[in-house]
Amino acid sequence: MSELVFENVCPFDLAQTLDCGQSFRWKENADGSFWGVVADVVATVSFDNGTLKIKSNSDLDEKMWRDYFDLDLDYAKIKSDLSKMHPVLAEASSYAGGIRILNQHPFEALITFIISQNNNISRIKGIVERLCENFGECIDSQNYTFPSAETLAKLSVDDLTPIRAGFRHRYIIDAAQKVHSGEIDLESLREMDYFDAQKELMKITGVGVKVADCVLLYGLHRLESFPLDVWMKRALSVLFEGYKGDEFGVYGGIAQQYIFHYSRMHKELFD
DNA sequence: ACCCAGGAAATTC
DNA sequence: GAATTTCATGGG
Repeated sequence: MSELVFENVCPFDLAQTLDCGQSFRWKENADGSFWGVVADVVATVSFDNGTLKIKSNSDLDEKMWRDYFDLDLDYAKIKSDLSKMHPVLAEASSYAGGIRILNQHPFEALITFIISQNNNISRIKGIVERLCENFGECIDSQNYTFPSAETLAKLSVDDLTPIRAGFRHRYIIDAAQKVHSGEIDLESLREMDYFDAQKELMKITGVGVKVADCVLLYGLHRLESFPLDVWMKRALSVLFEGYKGDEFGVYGGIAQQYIFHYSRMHKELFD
């Protein structure tokens, strides 16, 4: 049993961060803590009064978890700067300001956001769970790793039938093959010119601008990314008239996540 | 039964 | 080239 404790984490909200549509693998316990799998580690995460605790039966890598929850970035400063840009963004930052952009594994972000297209969040979670149960490595009775590119690259489209992702099966296989063969080097996208990185991801069948933007934001920590899904298009047209999404600068991705969560929690704004 | 979902490919105009 | 249709599945 090992435990990590991070103190004075602010601003931060566990539920906002883990259940705002950037990751699909965390589950909430009755006491407000969450459990899930990162890499090959099953962990339980809790947060109370500025203290973030991570517990596991496996060894916990302090740096890796600090990075996963993006604890070294000054979100207070970013919130303050974003709030000056637009009154509705100030409102969204205040409402959803406990969100942090996770550092998820790039391949996991790629596959989960391919699955996300024309889909709803609760069904995405089910498909991702079946993907891990069927093709990930078993850690314990109810936890599996996210399957590797190598594993998925060897499968045929029909092998994915049990995960019930429909027309996306061939996209998943294509993505896994291009990553496993080295045709696409996900790590190289961290430093690449943004539009070149987008173009690189879009070599994969089933990856367009929106999915590429999500992979860059949630998997490669390109915080300038501003994914435009149906929610964000609605939010911009109703709440940010005249904005296209490229107005929020180097931390636009954080602004996007504040607006996305704020909008999903205030559906009545779009009747 | 109906409409929609953190879209993108395929087809048609 | 731009607009429309199709894709597979199931949540609400």
